[in-house]
Amino acid sequence: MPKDTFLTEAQAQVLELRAKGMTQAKIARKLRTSRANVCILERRARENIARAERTLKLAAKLRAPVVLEIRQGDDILEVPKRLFKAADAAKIQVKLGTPDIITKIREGAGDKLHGRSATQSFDVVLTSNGEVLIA
Amino acid sequence: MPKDTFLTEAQAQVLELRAKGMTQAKIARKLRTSRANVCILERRARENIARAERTLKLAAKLRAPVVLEIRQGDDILEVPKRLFKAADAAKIQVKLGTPDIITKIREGAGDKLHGRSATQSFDVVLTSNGEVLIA
DNA sequence: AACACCTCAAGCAAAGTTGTTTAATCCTGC
DNA sequence: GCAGGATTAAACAACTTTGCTTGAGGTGTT
Repeated sequence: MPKDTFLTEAQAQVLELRAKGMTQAKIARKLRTSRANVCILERRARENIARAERTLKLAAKLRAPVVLEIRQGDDILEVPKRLFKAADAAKIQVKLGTPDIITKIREGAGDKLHGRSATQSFDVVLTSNGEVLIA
Repeated sequence: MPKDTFLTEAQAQVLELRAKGMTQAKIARKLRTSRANVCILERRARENIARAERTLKLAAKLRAPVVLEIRQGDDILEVPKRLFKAADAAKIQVKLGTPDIITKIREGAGDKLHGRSATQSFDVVLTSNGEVLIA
């Protein structure tokens, strides 16, 4: 029987108690285990959540009819134009306007930008319902 | 080295080719494996995506300051009132109005409702930024 | 009936993940 | 400078997941 999430009981418990402000040492006593173990349980829980997020992004990208590859050196102010053109060809209405697209890129790939140009390549994904994701 | 998503290379490839309308048999030839195997790769890929979705919902719930338990027999039209009250006590502004909350419940737990009453219990989650999730 | 497409179940070796330990190391605030 | 909290790295047995096979069981379309 496969479990239904990627968090184990122990991992979920640690996260929950942590969210309530409890210290790792206190949780360790409550769950009758060591501080170090609680620390690792928490870390693995957060890793699994991050991984789940990346999984859903990847899934959206794989399903997506339009994936724009932004390469190192590209000017992100040019991206909306490219996106609208590609969306048009695929007959999809983009749900965002030019400024919102730029904002979304800054939020999702800020670490891969230097001013208006890309320092590492990344993808701009258009889903079939017109949403824009950065992956 | 842990992988960065819950989809393996093979699973992602199958999903991608599938999204392009390719048949399982064709993919099998392309990846030099059997039709049945492609079928299983696809199924496991979709299972992992569903599981990732459930994982993020659980994570949101664990972090959430307010979790309302809706029990079998409860009237969903009463939920918004309860939610606003609990949100108030936790000093959180709910981002949705009464009708949108009802809609959200219908979308997320339609299978657990019969008319306006719950046939199975489920949770209404309020995140710290005022968003409402059904889990 | 034949065909194309997909699904299922059981099984298996290889690879990956889990909870746990021990002992050392890092911050941060006082 | 020390106490409290959190992190780290290496190791390990137990468990889960992976890709793959074989063979049988479904639809639906011609």
